[in-house]
Amino acid sequence: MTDIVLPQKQSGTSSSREKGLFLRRQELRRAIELLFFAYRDFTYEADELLSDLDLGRAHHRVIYFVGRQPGITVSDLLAILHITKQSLSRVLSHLIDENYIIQETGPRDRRQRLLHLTDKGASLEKKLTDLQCNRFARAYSDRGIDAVDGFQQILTSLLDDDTRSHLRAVHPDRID
Amino acid sequence: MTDIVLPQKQSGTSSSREKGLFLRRQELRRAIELLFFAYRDFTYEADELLSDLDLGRAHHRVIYFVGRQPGITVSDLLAILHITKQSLSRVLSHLIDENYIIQETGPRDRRQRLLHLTDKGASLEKKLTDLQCNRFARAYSDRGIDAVDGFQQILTSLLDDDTRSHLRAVHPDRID
DNA sequence: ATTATCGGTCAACATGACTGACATAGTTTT
DNA sequence: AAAACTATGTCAGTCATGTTGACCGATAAT
Repeated sequence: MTDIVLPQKQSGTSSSREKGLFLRRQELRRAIELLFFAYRDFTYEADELLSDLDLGRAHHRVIYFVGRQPGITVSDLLAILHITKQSLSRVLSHLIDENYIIQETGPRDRRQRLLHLTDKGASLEKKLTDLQCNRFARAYSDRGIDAVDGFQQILTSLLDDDTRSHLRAVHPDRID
Repeated sequence: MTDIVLPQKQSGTSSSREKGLFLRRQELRRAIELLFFAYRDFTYEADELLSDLDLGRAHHRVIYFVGRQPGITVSDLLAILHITKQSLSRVLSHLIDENYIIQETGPRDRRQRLLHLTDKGASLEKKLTDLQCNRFARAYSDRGIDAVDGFQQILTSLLDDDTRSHLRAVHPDRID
């Protein structure tokens, strides 16, 4: 599909002509816009479902990551979400009050509160994740595995180093 | 690099074995997380610069799209941002008060207010866009043009149909 | 002349972020 | 055992950014 020579990591080796193929200002602005619109459209369906239940995107994130890693501690959740404990507390307390999440005391360190989804929480998590998985499944199968690979590579390169380390740790089957 | 048969649009034709290669739940959750973290890290640097100037991400969006399309109308901006005119008004008024943006009356339709960046606005827009372009330029040159192509294909497939139409219109050089 | 559109404004409200100070329980260090 | 540190929670106040609903003036379209 594309048969031009690829610039390699040493940017000095690629001619300005090669660079122009995908490093021009216009092409980079296209990337910015694509990411903005894709993120907006991607979250829209889930946001709608959440607002029916008087929940917001912040609740979604908590439910998602607790479902992703049952027994996660509050500290670990804070590190993932990059928000303050006061912000998390409001959302988390509400989810506990409404019986989406339960806490249990850490068996080794009794200060910790290990978080788990209830059946109600797991059911909602599944609905929300299904919506987003379906969108990706459509995109992935429309475009094929080479596109998927490129997509994951570029997004991985956009990450901060510490985020990349975190993701490598929680997706051990993947290289990158 | 990848030599398996790709599942095509008709999902019935791909075996569960093929699907397992990139449509498994775990792989799709990886996509969700990658998008979440990439968006978060991608916006971080610009957010920092903005907060030094007592501006927020909403101001950034307005400045970006006015810089992208000088003379854009308020209506068009509303359609792009998917927010209410009251929300836009607060942000836009502030940007006009602080001399980042000027309005001029539409020459054909005098009801319209055509928006332009001032020198001050253009200077800020350049700084912000440079930050984000640099991040993409690094990712793009690290991973090469095939990855870029895949990245753009998948993001394009994630969009709602009307967003895709809009992007096609404003990036006429691109196929997709 | 009527109606519709573009843009702006006032008021009230919700969400989800922030800072700073402080509290309580439990763990670790000295 | 005492002191220091850590995990978590809470109170109080603030800010940014979104929402709804009502209404207005200027202008354009019918």
